[in-house]
Amino acid sequence: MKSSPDIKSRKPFPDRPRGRPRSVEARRAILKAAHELLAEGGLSSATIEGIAARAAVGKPTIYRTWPNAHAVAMAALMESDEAGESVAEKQPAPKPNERSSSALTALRTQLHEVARVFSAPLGRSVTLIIAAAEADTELSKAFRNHFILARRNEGRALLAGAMSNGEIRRDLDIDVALDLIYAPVFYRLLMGHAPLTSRFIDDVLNVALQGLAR
Amino acid sequence: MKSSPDIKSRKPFPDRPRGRPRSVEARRAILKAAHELLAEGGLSSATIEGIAARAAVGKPTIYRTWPNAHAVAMAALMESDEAGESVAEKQPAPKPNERSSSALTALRTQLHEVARVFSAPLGRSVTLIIAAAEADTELSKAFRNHFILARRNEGRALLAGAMSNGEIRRDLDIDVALDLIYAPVFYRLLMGHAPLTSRFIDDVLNVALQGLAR
Amino acid sequence: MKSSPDIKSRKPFPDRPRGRPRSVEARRAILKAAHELLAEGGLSSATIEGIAARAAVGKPTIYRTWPNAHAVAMAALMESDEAGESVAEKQPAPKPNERSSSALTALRTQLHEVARVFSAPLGRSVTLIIAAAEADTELSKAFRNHFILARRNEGRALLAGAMSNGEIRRDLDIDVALDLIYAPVFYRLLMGHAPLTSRFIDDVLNVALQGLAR
Amino acid sequence: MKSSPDIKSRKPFPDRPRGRPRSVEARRAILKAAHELLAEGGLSSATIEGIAARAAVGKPTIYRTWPNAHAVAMAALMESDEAGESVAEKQPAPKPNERSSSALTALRTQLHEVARVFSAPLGRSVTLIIAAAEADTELSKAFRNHFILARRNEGRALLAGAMSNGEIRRDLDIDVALDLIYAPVFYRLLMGHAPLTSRFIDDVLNVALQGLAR
DNA sequence: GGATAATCGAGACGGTACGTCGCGTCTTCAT
DNA sequence: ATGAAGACGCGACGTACCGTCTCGATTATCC
Repeated sequence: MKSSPDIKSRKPFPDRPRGRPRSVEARRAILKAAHELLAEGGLSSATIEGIAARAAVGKPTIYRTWPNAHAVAMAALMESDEAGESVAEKQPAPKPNERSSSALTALRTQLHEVARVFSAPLGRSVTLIIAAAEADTELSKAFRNHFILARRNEGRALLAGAMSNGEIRRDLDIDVALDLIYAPVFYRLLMGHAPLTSRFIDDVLNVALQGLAR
Repeated sequence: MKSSPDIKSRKPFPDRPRGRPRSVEARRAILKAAHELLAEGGLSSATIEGIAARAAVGKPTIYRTWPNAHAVAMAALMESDEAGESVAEKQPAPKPNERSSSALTALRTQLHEVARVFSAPLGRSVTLIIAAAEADTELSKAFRNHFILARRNEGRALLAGAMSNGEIRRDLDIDVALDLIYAPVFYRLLMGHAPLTSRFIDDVLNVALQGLAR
Repeated sequence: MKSSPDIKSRKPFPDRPRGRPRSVEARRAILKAAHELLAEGGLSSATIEGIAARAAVGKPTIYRTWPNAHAVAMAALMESDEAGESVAEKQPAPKPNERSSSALTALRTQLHEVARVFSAPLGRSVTLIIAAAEADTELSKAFRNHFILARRNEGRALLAGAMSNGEIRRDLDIDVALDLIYAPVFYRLLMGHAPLTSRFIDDVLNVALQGLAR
Repeated sequence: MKSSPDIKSRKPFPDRPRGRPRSVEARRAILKAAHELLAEGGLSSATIEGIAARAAVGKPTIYRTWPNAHAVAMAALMESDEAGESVAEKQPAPKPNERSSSALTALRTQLHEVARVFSAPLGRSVTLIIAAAEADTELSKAFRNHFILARRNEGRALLAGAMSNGEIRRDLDIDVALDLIYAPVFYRLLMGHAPLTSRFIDDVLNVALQGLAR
């Protein structure tokens, strides 16, 4: 009921903003447009002007929420990822604790999956955005967390499982181990000095597991 | 026939370019200006307009040689690297075959050096350019060769030395091993999910040598 | 001296392209190219660059003879006019002294002819060049003489004839009379406020004559 | 009330342009700058780049309103003419119907004025622009109307007055008569074959009148 | 219910940089 | 020593986006 203003005005946090609320439709249209442009023409096609035009939205509506086109692209990629039609959709569940040696198998599967996803056009955009993002913005960190750390954490769990069932050494620094495993994929992706084949991924894992020394 | 064509056809440079040759001074000024701008403001400061202004050169003179600002930046970085005031200057010679265990030591030294160089502002520009370079242009390949493969080849020699003196296994695929070692450096540099410390580099090498498994 | 110029200069026909008498050919090619470009795209298409390309001639070769594209255009129009395929080709001879009243008839005929010629694309270029020519260059004057004064002189002769046979007043200032007659044609051509019809020319002459006649 | 759409649909300007209206200040600054440049260096000095710089305005702001520098020059000359500091400022009112013979006197005065105005630098720019204007653009026509037809219409009124008070013949085609009178001024201005003196104008009128008068 | 306020779309604003064209001058090679 | 070829510094062109700023209109909450 409207007639009890004292209660409403005294409410501690909800603090509804005055004025007209931002349009969810507009937001959705913007992110959809950005996602499409990223998919069609890559990072450089996702301009504010182009997004606004395709979303039938004013430019200030975009700037009200995001500081620049980069940020919109990040938001679009993260949102679409959550929505399911994904850059890096969840694989059918790793199940690390099935039986002996299954942790490493799962890790191998996940690594192939990561390579597949980030080789795709949208995946390339993701890595480029992360690489080019200079400042340690909140959004930058969130974006990195979403696409890089999330997979690292899956890997971390798998490695922990592999530790506990004796598949790998117990004295490992897991962060170092994770970088050792994931880095070659992105290295080849970004530097492009050699193709990122399925065979290469297997080889990397094998060599990493056995070690170079003898 | 106006003259004896056999003589003409025997000239050593059959299609020497006609007309006024391109000015070496202009080229030098352009690359110098580009290099300075890269060092001062990073990749985004190296615009054609800015380079032309600083080099006291017309824009068409730049476009006559390079197709875009990216290419000029590549040329500038490569040229300056050769000139000595380098993004990645040669270390005082590795000498891999001195004595036992020295190959791996040299590799470790080189890896630290690579990390140092590519952490610097100009080094970051180099990796960003490589990552963002879309097509497999000739210039792109040359640039990658210059900055990535050159160091890989040094590493390749060191690894071969380590193989021959028994420091590492002889059944290794050296390309895989090289990626395993160099990738984590660039991975941290480009993804920025964790700092690229000296300690980390040592750890990576150690773990890689020993292997994850036990 | 490498050769005996007296021999070369004494040869009757300049046929052989042995030495270097290319200059005449080049000149012809330049003027031809300029004329074609003028005819195809008007004054603004006749650029030095375009002329040089079409004539397969170096730009300095053009600048050696003419100071700018305007001058080349003038030369091309004058030359072609002399050559016969003319902007303002000679009509089959006026013959002002045939019989009584024929002087004015001839004047009328010539005026129609002038209007026809200067209405054509190349004629428009001629008037535009004259109008836009700022300085009183020698070439400018020559050009004006060729295209404007030549016709004025024809008209002057006709008017003098008309004077002597009593068709017009004897106390006229012929220069004023000539301007009175020719001006309306160019006025309509250049200002374009009304069409330049055959009827209009007759009307102008009639009205003008009402005062000139006696 | 805002919510009654019938009232809204009855609004007098149904398709008022949306978005931010164009800045009148910017427009004024642009036209002022163009006018100054025209006065200082003639037609060729009025470049888009120069105008934008002097007006402290972005180039796209100019292109949003005018298609090229020519059009800006036209607008500037017309606007300034209306503003008073004029290329062809209004003389103190002709008053054609005062007394006998005054219509022709007024015409003579106006013709001198026209010659004076179009001999001045800005006046030359005006005629050059009209002569060079290729297409029958709306702006071209408006420009011609403003500078040529306006004066013709003054002259038309004067001639009509001269007709009605018997100074000139009543069976004249006024348009032909007007061209006969104004054309010599512009003819000499544009062709430059002879100087445009005050004496010449009087002579032209006298000779022309010998026929017009009755 | 009326005022207030933040939103919406649209699009113009001052700018920066783009990549191109033509200018008039120069430099080099082959005749 | 001339001629073609073409690079040079320069200046202007017209376009694409940037991020900001009005506009009128819309949609909420608050008084």
